[in-house]
Amino acid sequence: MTDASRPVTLSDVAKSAGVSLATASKAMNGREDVAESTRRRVLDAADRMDFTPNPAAQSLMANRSRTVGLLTSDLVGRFVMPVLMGAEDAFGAGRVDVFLCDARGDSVREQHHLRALVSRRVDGIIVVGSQTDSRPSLGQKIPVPVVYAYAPSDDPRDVSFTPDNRAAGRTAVEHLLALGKRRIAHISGERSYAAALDRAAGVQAALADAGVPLVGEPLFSEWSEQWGRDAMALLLQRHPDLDGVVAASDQLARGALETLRELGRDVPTDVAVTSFDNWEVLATQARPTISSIDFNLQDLGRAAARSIFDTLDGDPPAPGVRYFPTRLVIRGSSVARR
Amino acid sequence: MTDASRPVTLSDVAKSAGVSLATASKAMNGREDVAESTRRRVLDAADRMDFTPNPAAQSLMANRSRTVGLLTSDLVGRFVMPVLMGAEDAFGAGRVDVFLCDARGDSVREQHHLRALVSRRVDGIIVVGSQTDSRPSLGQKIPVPVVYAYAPSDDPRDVSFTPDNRAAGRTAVEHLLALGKRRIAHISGERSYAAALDRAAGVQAALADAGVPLVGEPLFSEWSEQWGRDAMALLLQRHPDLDGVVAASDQLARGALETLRELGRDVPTDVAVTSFDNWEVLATQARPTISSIDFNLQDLGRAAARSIFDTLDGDPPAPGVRYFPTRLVIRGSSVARR
DNA sequence: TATGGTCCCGAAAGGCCTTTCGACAGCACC
DNA sequence: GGTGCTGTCGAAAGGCCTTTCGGGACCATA
Repeated sequence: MTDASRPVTLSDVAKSAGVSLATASKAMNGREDVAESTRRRVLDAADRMDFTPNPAAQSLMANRSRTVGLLTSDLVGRFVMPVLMGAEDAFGAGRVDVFLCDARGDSVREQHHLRALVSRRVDGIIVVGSQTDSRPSLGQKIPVPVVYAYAPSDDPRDVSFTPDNRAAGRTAVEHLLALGKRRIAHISGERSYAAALDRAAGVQAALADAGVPLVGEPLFSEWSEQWGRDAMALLLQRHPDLDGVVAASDQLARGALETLRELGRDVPTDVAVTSFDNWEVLATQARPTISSIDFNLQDLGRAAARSIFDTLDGDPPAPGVRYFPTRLVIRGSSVARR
Repeated sequence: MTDASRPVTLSDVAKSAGVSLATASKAMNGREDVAESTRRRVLDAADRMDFTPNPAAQSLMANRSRTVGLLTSDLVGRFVMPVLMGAEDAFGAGRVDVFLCDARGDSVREQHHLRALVSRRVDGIIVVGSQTDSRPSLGQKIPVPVVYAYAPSDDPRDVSFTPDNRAAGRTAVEHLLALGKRRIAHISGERSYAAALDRAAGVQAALADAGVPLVGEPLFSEWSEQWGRDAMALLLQRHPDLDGVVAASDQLARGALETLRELGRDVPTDVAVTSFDNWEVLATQARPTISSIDFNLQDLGRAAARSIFDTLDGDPPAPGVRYFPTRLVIRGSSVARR
């Protein structure tokens, strides 16, 4: 780490190694026409002096900033952090750095950040929504590749990565069926959310395939624990014989579990429960712990980042929405604790 | 927004406005010696062509990148997101952008990111820990200002901002006392955490000041809902007459509330509860909702960012740990619901 | 008309790196 | 000893912006 002095420049290194600026550059960048002994001398000098090339100068040359913008409206970081980690992985930490901008759900602020990122000459932009509903496209006139993660763009010309909520719904049901449950109900959140509808569709499709009817109708209302509690109470009253519940979020599941507990139903023996999100602070602290479907957001972030790279390398992915596989994490609510 | 063509350079603008490169630059930057009519012409042209200066070239000149690094180990984003927002506010969104790097609790990765940020020539670095324990300093040899947020540095020569856990503990108790509670107990997490000790110290100090004894000893164990449940059960068994509980985190409070409910104690009438973190997904979904102490992390982030600016402007803050005021958010657990 | 002063403008340098291209040394071969 | 090749190196330009500084136009004054 350099101490507070002037930052070391390549010409300092060259001088110290007794070669010309050009040779030093070639030595540093592994170009061919430099003798091995010379290269060693230069690299040693660079190392000794803690030289790192000034990225501003490099950008100026290469017309690439090795920088990516992450534009989000996810205030709590629930979705954006895993995506960020995936992106870091894809780029190889340190080779590309990520500007994180939080639009706070305000489209004016979003435009503002967008302009700033473009001015910055980022090499690409990943837009991370806070729900899986499709969101307005940023348009086609942005001079760098843009990819949408979690919330897909509403313009089919854009590239989007989003969790496969339908398949996730199937998975949840199939898991319950495999446990021998046949009286399965579905508690969901706001009907206006794509996530709610897609998960419900997956649930119903899987049940239909198995020839097992859904118990009652899917119950939509809001994404809260309170609704989870109330919905569960309602279900038990109408269908005392149910033995499985798919809750559309961990919050709903927590509420449902509370009601089940209060009404004396054992989970998972009497009623098994699965849900979505795998939000650890909720799923692993409940009684029992909650089986939940994880959206592999880190993988999703990695894929999004990679697609930006591919586009830059002239190999753009086909436009459209890519539905990303999910993964069931089994916990106490759907398997007997030992 | 420029379409995919070559990015517009200042000389393009100058040509279009019929002035020299230098004049265009001066017009853009509000320098004095350019006629008002000329300036207007240049600005119009720049606007029309969607010109934004290439930051690489600017950095090269100014030796400032208008870029800050946020180095964190907070995987879930619970703390880093508010700090990021505060920093964006302090810098004025768009004028300075933030590189977010996640070290994932790995000190090797942290060093790696640190080197990358320094190579990037960021103007400053904000280090965000995931707990309020002091953390190893990054050292004094970093060529840009460094400030520690949430987790203070263990080196008193560094500048740190951390929540005032002690004062927060006092606040929690004083609130309960103001409600008329006199039999107050304290449930905490891992004793090895500074947050646990500081909050407990504040709790005890406030009680001592009021001449009210703490009920039992503070109960330390782990930061989980399960411990919250167990600790509450233990307390009620030993001290059936208690009427107030300070839980050291929202997770603990949730557990405590569950036990209280199961044992038929009304909250807040029989027993009032307060806690720390104000993690909305926990605090606002519990039965009843939880009064909790918010750490004003956004303000804290703003202060941290500003201190970097001040340092750059030659006005560095005094080194040491700054304890940041907190704020009680009152909810159902400590006030009768209407 | 010459002189001095004001305004504005533009040529050029500087910041740091990469790349091209030409130069030069050394060697082998005829 | 000349010719041509290979292998190594360095001068210089280019990328984009800002700043310095000198010069030109214009006006007013003597």
